[in-house]
Amino acid sequence: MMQLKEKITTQQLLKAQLQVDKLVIELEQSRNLSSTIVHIDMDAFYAAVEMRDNPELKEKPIAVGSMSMLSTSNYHARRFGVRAAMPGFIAKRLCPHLTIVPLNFEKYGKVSKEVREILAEYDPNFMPMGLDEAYLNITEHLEERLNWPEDRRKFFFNTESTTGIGIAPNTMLAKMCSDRNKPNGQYRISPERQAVLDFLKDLPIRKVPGIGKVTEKMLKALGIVTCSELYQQRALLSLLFSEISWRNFLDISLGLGSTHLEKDGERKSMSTERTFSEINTAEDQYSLCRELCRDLAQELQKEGLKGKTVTLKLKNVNFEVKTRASTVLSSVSTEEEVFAVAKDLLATEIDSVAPHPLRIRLMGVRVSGFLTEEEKKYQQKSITSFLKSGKEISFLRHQPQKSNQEYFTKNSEASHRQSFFDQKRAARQLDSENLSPNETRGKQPFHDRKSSANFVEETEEVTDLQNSIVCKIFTCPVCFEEQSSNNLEGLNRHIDECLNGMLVKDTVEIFKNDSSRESTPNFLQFKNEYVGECQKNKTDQLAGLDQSASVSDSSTNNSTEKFGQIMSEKSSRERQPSNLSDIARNVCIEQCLFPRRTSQDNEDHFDETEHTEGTSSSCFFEAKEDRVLVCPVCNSEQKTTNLVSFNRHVDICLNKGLIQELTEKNKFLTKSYSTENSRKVGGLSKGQQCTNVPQGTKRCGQTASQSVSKKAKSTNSKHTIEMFFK
DNA sequence: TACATAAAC
DNA sequence: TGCTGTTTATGTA
Repeated sequence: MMQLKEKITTQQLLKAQLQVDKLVIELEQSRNLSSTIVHIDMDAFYAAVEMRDNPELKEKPIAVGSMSMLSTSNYHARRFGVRAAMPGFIAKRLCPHLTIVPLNFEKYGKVSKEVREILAEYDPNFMPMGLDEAYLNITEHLEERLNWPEDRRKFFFNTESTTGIGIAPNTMLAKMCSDRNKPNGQYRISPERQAVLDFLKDLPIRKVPGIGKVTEKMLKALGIVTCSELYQQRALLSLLFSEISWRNFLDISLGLGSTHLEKDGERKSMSTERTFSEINTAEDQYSLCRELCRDLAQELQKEGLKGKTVTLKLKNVNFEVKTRASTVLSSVSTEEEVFAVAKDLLATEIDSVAPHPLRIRLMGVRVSGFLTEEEKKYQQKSITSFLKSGKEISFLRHQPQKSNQEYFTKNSEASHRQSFFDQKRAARQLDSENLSPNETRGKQPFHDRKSSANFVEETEEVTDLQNSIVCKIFTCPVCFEEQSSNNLEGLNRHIDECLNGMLVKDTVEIFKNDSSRESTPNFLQFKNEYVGECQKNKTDQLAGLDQSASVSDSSTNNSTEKFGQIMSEKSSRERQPSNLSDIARNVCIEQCLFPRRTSQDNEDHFDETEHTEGTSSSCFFEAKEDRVLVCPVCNSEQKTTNLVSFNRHVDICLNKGLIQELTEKNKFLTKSYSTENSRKVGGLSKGQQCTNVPQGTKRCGQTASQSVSKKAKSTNSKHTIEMFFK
């Protein structure tokens, strides 16, 4: 970052200054001082509760936690330097008389609840932040209170209480206020611009929520320690940091923050992790992994959640943290399902250090990518009505003869390292060959089946660590053969293959000159993508076009309506889907009709730098011969050597039609970046230190500067900004 | 654009 | 030198 800073010219800086200052005018105009936000922070909460219950501790230095980690300490202990997030054994060295009280979350929860009941009287929609903090919006309460009789309005508070109360026009300021007169005090910033700026003037940036030690250090290197310095360096920051980061810095230095309390959204992930003394045998690691999966599965099921991504977290004995994630097609929630994914990730990690042991001190499992309500419905429907579930059989798994490591290593090579395509090819090859004796033996616990090759992968699952597993028999909705499988993943794979087979028959008709069903790589690729798209889009479609909804602008409803309109017009104008490939083609068309980002969007954002071609990077397959494909949109014949160019043609065709329709109804697909979330942002990753404004940021930057300039044109842009922090 | 990973908070 | 959860940046396909 320092190197980058050296290269910045005076001219660049001046230009940045102008742009940022235009934005400052806008931000000033939208400053909202009409809300009264309170932040309540209970001082040394756990320690306070422990002292309440055991008054003997009141005069002693105490901390709550364990020898390995302290959660908090009382003010006596703090004089010795004993702090939260400090290992207990170090605290003991600092303060040998320290009393360490073990954590009792149940108790703190109860006390917290008592407090929350009181807070709710002032703001029923208050936002608790953990057990010991809360934000309240008391704007309405204050209005009502004006009508209360004198005796009710007066309140005498107990000076013994230890609570920091911050009162300010927004959440960021309120939080910083509650820190001001700690312990046991309150501080208020009156709702005037000058009061806000006075408060910030000499405030160290480290006091700002979201600015931690890393950001503090980075800014210090630029000579920025206080909020006024943060403001002074705004132009430089806009050149060195990402859009989100510098916008956040600007909000901070102007004292802008959220003026309403947002409700917590849907949960996005759930995880569990454990720290222990070194574990270095694969066997212990796998059983630990299973244990974590069991705990997590229990919690997932409590909340009725199923997720598609499983993440394994490992911390080695050198405290280096690694995460490894895998996303599966069917969502997981049970111990078996989560473990099936997690164990593969673990196997890969054990492999990667072999022949040395993997030496870890922490392991964690996380599930994310939860299904939306719509997806849940669809899933449920497809399972109950689509698949005819047969009898359930339970059987004992045989114990692996070899070490777990060897087994899982083998397993990982078989299924994890191969791409989806490779796995399919391998399965096909196996189909035409005889099974090796080894594999046949592995299949013993299953039924004797004719089409046994489909179960190679499931067979490997059988040699699992634990003993029993439930195996279900399903009837495949495509080939109507009974399929036994211990997880839906395996069954889905079978259905995929079956569908592919069907689709080949169907799709062949698209290829006029293609009479054979040869498995050239590009043909198979096309096939796989086709089916993948088909399945993916089916879900999207049923989810009420959730993805376009996530664009979150007011036109979303329009676009859904429009979608229905276009589709009904299309289907009546063209033809009813009559077979699998028709359905697949239609959903592909739907996808093309609603691209995540249209070329129009790009044009909306002016940019001084050159636009690169919007097409994705090329990935050509070697074609054996030219093919003539019929475009499903314009019906013209397209001569092509590869499917990429054909797809491009279809894309262009579809976009043409779409854009025509869109321009009439006007820009309902135009997406504008919301900057609302940027206020919450604090984290800056390592890569940012030497970034010259990354691509992702550029797009935001364009939008932001554009909106500034548009507005600035209509307002008085000659207005100078020399009004802050003099 | 989606995903995986790492890092910050 | 803990645990849980969210967000951002970035590289890659």
